[in-house]
Amino acid sequence: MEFRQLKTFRVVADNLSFTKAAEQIFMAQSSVSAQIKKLEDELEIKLFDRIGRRVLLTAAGCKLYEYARRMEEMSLEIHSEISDSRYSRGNLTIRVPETLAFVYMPQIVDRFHETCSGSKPSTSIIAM
Amino acid sequence: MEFRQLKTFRVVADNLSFTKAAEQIFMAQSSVSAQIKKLEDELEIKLFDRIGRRVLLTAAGCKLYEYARRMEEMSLEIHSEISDSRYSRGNLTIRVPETLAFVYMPQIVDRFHETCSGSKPSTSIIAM
DNA sequence: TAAAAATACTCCATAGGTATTTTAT
DNA sequence: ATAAAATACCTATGGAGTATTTTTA
Repeated sequence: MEFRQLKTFRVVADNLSFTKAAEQIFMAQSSVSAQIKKLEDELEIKLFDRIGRRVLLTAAGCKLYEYARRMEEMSLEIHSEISDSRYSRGNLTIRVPETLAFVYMPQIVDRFHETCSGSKPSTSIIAM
Repeated sequence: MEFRQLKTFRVVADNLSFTKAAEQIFMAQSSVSAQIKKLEDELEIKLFDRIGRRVLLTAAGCKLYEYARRMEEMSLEIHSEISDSRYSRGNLTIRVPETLAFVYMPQIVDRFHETCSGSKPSTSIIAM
């Protein structure tokens, strides 16, 4: 199961149409069919009922739809959070006497990194 | 960004080692490097500091780690929820006089499907 | 007969592997 | 000298497209 497939699935579900979904995400209709098929094969359950030319979500499909939405949201969240300026790199210049640096810097770097779970490293204050 | 990459990332983060991660998930070390590189390229930010032969999470990496965990959990949840017996298909046999079926069945099927947002379709009661 | 999904097939992008190089201990 | 990550290069899988068939409304 990959993001790509979940997105395709979500679009098909929104349109209740493989063809329209294909147009929206600029793919061939057959490729959309293939992706949905792969998902269904992996989850071992039908996601859509193809009744004649009508497409309807199955119960499993409905459930998956909720997850697909949440996943997409998280994906966006990641992209915006991560590229947030807080995490965008800058430069940190440290000047220390060479002998001290040799002995203490490795530990200092370690401590600095340890702080990274839960707080902004760029504002951490480290005391030895 | 794909699930596969996030998982690889998570394992590297858990081990703070590309080599160990590669062993754990049965991949070549170079492939692990490549996946991480792709992630870093896409997010346009370094996820690990490679200081000598030490690997440490950057601030961005720490943030992503949380998301990666949640994503994996959701992925598992999907697999178990979806393959849950409630959604596993069974057989439903309906016998109706042919004339009635022709006229009403399509609508009945529609109503049945409409119920799928929020409740168990298999226990829905549909009255016309 | 028209419109939509499935299928058969082809092709190419890329994920992953092997081998090697680089780098730091 | 060793251990780990990066890099170069190659191969093969599978994802996406085109064309066609099937189906039903």
